[in-house]
Amino acid sequence: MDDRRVRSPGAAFLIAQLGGHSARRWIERLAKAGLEPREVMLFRHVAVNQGRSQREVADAIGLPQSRIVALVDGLEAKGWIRRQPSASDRRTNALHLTRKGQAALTKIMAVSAEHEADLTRGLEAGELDQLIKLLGKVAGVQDLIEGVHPGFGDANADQTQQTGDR
Amino acid sequence: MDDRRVRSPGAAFLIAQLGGHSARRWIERLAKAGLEPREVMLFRHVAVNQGRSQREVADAIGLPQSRIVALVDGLEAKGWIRRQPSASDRRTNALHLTRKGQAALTKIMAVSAEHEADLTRGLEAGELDQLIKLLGKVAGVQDLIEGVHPGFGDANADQTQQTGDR
DNA sequence: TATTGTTATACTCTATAACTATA
DNA sequence: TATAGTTATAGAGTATAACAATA
Repeated sequence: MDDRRVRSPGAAFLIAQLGGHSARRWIERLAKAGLEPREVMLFRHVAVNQGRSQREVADAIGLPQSRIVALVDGLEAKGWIRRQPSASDRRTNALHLTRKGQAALTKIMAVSAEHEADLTRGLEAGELDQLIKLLGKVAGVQDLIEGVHPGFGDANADQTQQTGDR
Repeated sequence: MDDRRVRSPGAAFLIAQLGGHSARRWIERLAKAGLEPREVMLFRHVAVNQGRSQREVADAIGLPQSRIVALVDGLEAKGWIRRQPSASDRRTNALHLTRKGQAALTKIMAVSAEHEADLTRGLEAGELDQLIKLLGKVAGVQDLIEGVHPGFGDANADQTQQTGDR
């Protein structure tokens, strides 16, 4: 069996491998800081889009409404966001960041910055710029930059490695 | 709230985003060809490391032995691999590729090649080389090239997006 | 006594479908 | 009648622990 063809990495594999690694490390860092990835995902969305209803948030991040409930419960229990009952439509809750939430956001950004620095520590400044430029180019062609959210509702789309190992 | 810091992409996010995208697209392509990612993962490992026991394979790809069983059952039912009972130790099965498996492997490689071409279609040849070089450099620092297998036993380590959306 | 392959159990996560209150 | 939020249910996927055969 001619190993070479089976093992050859290629950009697609490298990206998938590194992407999985990046996501995993980021989650580890969050965990150390007592943060859960899904909460963080929703929390950041609320932070950037304050005042949206749970329904709107659910649609935006591609999660069923039913899952939002527990997530919001948790974030509210932590005191990071609050459900603001709407006066005009008493069925809806507008989600807002609290003061405590601002602090949490700062912490999350710090964690992300650490993560970024760690992941790119092997590159010089110029190389990093190059890399970001090239990745951006790929992302652009893949219609990824604009819509941004990968979807990822499918937890089983795990970062399956595509190479011959070892 | 100063959006900019919250939204800023950064290499780590870009990589995670593209990595998720790459993995997802690859899985889609496999599905079209009637292939299941987990099967393919195990199958490719067997192809490159023929004759290993189920236990060895399980350890290598970081899955519990119990999960290997059903996977091997499926691949054997397809006629791609076979359980070769060991003469020296009658507890173990050595896993081998069949002739039919060779053909399947060819098909899988074709799918992967298509995927590679599609993902990198936005780049010129020189840029692609550059990208691979830079990614390789990052991967090297992250101790990823050598051990290769990302682990990924945790299906919940989904490629959680790390950005402010939209 | 330890180990390989296997099966069974118990648990987590998830989407889907009811349900209520408002509109 | 339709929609927002919520709760309940039922299914898939998983690891862990038991099990039988062999070492």
